Order: sequence, then C-alpha cells, then structure tokens
Amino acid sequence: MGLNERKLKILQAIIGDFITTAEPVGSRTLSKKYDLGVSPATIRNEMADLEDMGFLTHPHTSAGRVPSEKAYRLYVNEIMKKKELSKREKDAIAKKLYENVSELDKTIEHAANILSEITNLTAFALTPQQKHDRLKFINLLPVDDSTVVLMIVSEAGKVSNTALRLQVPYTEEALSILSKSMTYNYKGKTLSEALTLDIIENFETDIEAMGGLAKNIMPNFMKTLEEMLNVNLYMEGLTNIFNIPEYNDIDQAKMFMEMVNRKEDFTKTLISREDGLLITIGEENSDESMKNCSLITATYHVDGKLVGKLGVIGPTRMKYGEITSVIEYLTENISNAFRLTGGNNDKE
Amino acid sequence: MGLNERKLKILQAIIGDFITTAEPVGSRTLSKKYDLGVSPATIRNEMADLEDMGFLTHPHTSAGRVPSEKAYRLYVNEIMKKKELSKREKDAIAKKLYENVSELDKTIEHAANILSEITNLTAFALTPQQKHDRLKFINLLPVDDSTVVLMIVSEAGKVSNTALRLQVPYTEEALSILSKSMTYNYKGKTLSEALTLDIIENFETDIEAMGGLAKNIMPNFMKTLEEMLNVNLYMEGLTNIFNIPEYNDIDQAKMFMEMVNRKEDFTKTLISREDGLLITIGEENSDESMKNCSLITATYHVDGKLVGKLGVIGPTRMKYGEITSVIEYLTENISNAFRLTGGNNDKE
DNA sequence: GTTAGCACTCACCTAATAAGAGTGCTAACA
DNA sequence: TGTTAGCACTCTTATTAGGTGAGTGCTAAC
Repeated sequence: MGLNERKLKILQAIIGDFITTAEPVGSRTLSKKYDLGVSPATIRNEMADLEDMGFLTHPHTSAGRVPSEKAYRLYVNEIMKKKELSKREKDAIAKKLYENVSELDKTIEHAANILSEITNLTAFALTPQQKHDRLKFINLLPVDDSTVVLMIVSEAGKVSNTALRLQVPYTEEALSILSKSMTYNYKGKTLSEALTLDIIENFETDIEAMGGLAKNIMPNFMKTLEEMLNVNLYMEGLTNIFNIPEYNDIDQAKMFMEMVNRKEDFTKTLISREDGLLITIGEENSDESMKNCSLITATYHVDGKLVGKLGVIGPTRMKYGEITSVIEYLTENISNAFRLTGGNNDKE
Repeated sequence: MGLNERKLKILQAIIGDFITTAEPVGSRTLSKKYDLGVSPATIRNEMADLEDMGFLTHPHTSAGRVPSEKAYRLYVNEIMKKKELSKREKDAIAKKLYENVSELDKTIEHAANILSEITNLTAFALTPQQKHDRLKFINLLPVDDSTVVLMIVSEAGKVSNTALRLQVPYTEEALSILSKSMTYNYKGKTLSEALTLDIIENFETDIEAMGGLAKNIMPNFMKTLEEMLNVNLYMEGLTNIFNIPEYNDIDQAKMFMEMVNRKEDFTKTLISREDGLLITIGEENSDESMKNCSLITATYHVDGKLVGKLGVIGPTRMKYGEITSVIEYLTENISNAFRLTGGNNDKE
C-alpha cells in the first residue's frame, strides 16, 4: 500500500489542521473544511489506511485522528513548504536585529527575542564558541599600588579583563616584563591551545625574579581564558508555553520549565547538535526530557568563522514551515549584520 | 476584646500549622496537635473571636481557619522568632558563598542560588547599584590599526571595556592625548556625575585636532558608563513554585512566571524598596501582580558602601522566621566576604 | 472504487447522591 | 463565668449515573 496522491493530500490536511487547532481532526470536518472532492466515508477509509501505515494515531475510538511523529517527519522532509516572509515581517525583524549591533551578545539576545515573539514559542540563542578565536593582545596595566588590570583581546574582538588585587607589591617594570612575556607566549594561539600550554614551565625562571607576580597573575589569566571560552545561552518567551494546549497542565508545564532551566545541560545539548538547520521531532531527541518536544536549531555565522546556534523548542505540533523560514532569515541576517558592519555600530 | 495570651497562642498555632500544611486548620486538629490545654469547643469560641478581629478567615462555613494577612503581619512583627541557623547550615552556606569570591557578580548569583535552595522559593539578588562609585582609571589602548580598547576601572573594582573599531585612522599620540584628557576630566567623578558631564564642550577644541577620534570614542564611553550603572538581576529557583500548593494551578503559575519574567519591572520594584530587611505581605505590595505574594528583601553591603538587594518571593504563606534568618545570615556574609578579602580570591 | 446509512464507542458534561470535615449554638457543668 | 459535650447544620469533595455528541467502522447499494 503506497502513499498515493490522495492519501498525501489528506495527510497534509490533517497535519495542517491539527497544527493550528490542536484538536484531533475527524473525517467530516476534513471534508467540509478542505476541498478534497470525496465524501467523509472515503476519507475515513483513507485515514484507516494512513493509520495502518503509522502516520496517524487515534487517542480513542471515537476521536478524530492525530498525526504521528512519523507524519511530522514526512511533513518536514517532503510536504512543508517554506513560507516566504512578507516585506513587512522582514523589515520588522531587521529593524530590531540591527538595533544594537555593536555588541554581538546583545544582537544574539535580540534574535532570540524576535524568534520567540514571532513563533510564540520558547526561543534560545547561543553566543559563538570561541575555541578557534586567537589571542591578539594581552596587557597588564598598573592601576594603583595593589591593583593591576589584566586585559585580553581576541581576534574576533572579544575583550575581557579583570581587576586583580595583588597580595604582594609589584614594580611597573616587573609588570611590563611579565606582560611582554605573556604576549610572546600566547599571542596568536587559539583560546583552547592557550589553555593547554604549561605556563608554569615557561615562567619558571622568571617567577622568583618577579617576586611571585606571575604566580599571582597566571591563575587569573587561565581563569579568564576559560571564561572567554564560555558560551552564553539566551532564552526568551519562556512563559509562552503556558498558552500552548499541550502544556495546559501543571505537570507538563513543570517538566518543560525544569528542562529549559537546566541551562548547562540544555547548552550542551545544543552545542552537540549538527550544524545547519536541524529539526528533531519527539523521540528523535536523544534527551529523555525532550522526547515529547520538537527542537529546531540553526547555525549562524559571524565573519564567516565563528558559529553559534539559535532555535526554538516546543510541542511536536508546531508550525515547522513558518518557523524554519523565520529562523533561516534570522541566521542570514545575523551573519550579514556583522559581515557588513564589522561589529561596529554604524550601518553601511 | 483584646488579644489575650490564649488567643495569641491559638493564633500562633494556627499560623504555624497553616504555614507548613497549607490546609485550613480546624479546632479539633488544633487541640490534638498542640497542647493548648483546652477543648476544641473553647478553641472554636476563640477562633470566632479571632475571626471577628480580622486575624482569621473562613474559606467556607465547614472549613477550618486560615490566617489573614493581618495575622501574618502580627506574626512577623511580634510572634515569630528568628531561627538561629545550625553550625552545619552555616558552614554549608559559607562554603558555597566563598567558593568564587573574586567576582562580585558570581557571589551574588551564588547567594540567590543558596537562598532558593534553602527556602524552596524563588530567590533573587541584585548586583550593587554603582551610582556613587567613582572612576579611578580610564585608558585607551591601541590594539591594531583600526582597533582600540577603551578601558574603565572604578574605585569599587569594576572593570569595563570595549573594543572599538574606528572608522578613521588614528595616531598613538592622539590616542594618548585623548586618554589623558579623559582621565583629567573624569577621574574621581561618580558614574552618575560623569554621565551628566557635557563632554562635547570639554573636547570641542580637541576634536578637530584629533580628526574625529574623540567623536568616535566619546559616545562609546558614555554608553559604557551607562552599562556600568546597570544592575544585574539574578533569579534562582523559578521552578520551585510548581511545588507550592498555592501555585498548583496553571493560571496562578502563569501569572507568577510572567511577573518574575518582567525583569525590568521587577528590578525597579526591588530598587525602589527601602533598605534593610523589609517584608511586605500581600496587599501591602504596591505592585498589582504581587498582591497575593509576600516579598522579603534585604540589603547587603560591600566595603560598607555599595549596596545591593536580595530576597525571596512566594505565597503569603511562607516560613517568615526561617527565611529572614537565612537572608540575614547571607547579607552579613556577603559583606564579610568582601570586607575580609577585598574582593580577591584568597581567604584570610 | 465510492458513498450513504447505521450501529457502536467513548470522552465529556451535568446532576444527583453520599461522605466527611468543621462550624456554631445550646445546654449542662465546675 | 468560663469551659465543655453534644448535635444539627453547612458546605466541599468524591462518586456515580445518565445523557449527549463527535467520530469511527462496517455493510450494502450505487
């Protein structure tokens, strides 16, 4: 028994209807609402077939049909068409996105916000992983008798610094030597390379000479590098799930909230996902807590190098077509925003 | 009709019982559970009096009594005793709190986390308002042909910097002059003073000479100052409310989540509250969305100067005594942690 | 192959009933 | 005069039963 055109048409109608109404759809409603050219009885026969084939399920005998995850998978792979966004939508998105383009993090946060507002789902965005970002500039600046500022700039333009209060007095000369020595050792290295460098060895001889200065500073340097490697997770539209029938139940809502609030786990899940547009439906998710969710993620690029991710999470019943269109438009424009402006806040 | 000792004892028992069980408490349970020395009938008479006085309410005729907000107010003001924390609890708190004491923000976040775990409520903490923090160090550092880093250090040890990509070439000399000029103009000023300074005037003559360098940099400087003035709000234990009977209802949970997710509003509410330990119960809250919550906030000090806030929010039925004890212990120790170590990561 | 007709199923809603917790009042007691 | 036992009464909550309607699956006719 194959999926002839009529079956496909009926399946598509069922999926489309269910996605918007969240109600099991019956043969009569189907024949009234959609112009299928056949009677409810025929539709019933076809639906029975579709159920045998695993595309539909039955909450109970006297209920309408509900698409299975297999149906969504088919829908995503073959039926759904990407919806071209209207000029107005595009403009609205672009306007918000370009609002504060000087800070990558802010833009990423905005992107998640836009996404959640358009989709009415929970949206998220990860700031880029900086693993391959290289150290460009390292400096130690005297601020006062007991305070120096450690400053690190990466090629991607990320700046990080910490005010260090030293336990021991220091001389500007020693500071300058250490600063130069660090630059010599680390400049041009990627963040992850830098983290594996055995610094103690490199500075062994100097440490005594500089009265513990390096001993004071290097641990902080490494800690700062680690922090630069951290990605930030932005989440928006958390409360949207309360408006979704699937989560109109305190336990469901709780489970969902708890899942997305385990930010480290969630971040790990996102990072480990393949690059590019990826849709995982229900059981396809490896995370136990996501087995009744669908997750859509996409990769964005900045300067053609760094990559981060953004996407949405919600019930398996979601508007896959529209959502992927918005996500793709967003990823393109995050890339563009930064390619065109070099991360500065002047638009071309 | 006054609040004689027996009435007070009964009221206390009712409040205590209701706080732990969340069930309306009846005369029989009361006489069985607590050793009041009188029969249920007597208790009933007293309860009727207490209800007339406004301390108790009646969900319906055949239900037990529930404390009114007036009762909680009395309880908080006069009955409740602060619970001395056990050594073990104190140690556990201190250990977590001192874990990463080099960064104020991290410590504040930890504090909120500890608080939510101990109280099983939603806890929050605001990083200090830096209004009166003074600028200590301003520097412009050349990184490459088109990039300079703007670095600002405040007396409180807050460091901020931004990599600026300039549209025009610059000379190190011009940069150095600008840097010195900025230091001259802003050093020692508080952040809020600095923000109101009319810089354009100060640099009018220099701007031409430095080929627009100042014009490029000053707006970013001001923006950075503004960011330094921002406070951060950390929230922990959001999903705890799902375990609270009062919020075991999708609409209640939704309202709560939406309230605490309006972070700007919430932050404003917190900032505008009086310093010190402050408990507001139900209707005492000016925020419409908090009228059925209780909010406890306290102020913490760092170096005896900067102040931030932390606290919990939950249903009016909460363990006021225990919670305030924990909050007070936390605020003291945040202060101590930074007083003793000067914000560095070595303990004394 | 398609359709009309019809019996059948099952969730859901409503009303009715029963059970249980707790009060308020009255009268007796110390 | 304050305290207590007793009891009728109230009101929620749980349970059950009956009715309704949406929708299916099957059969027989077209």
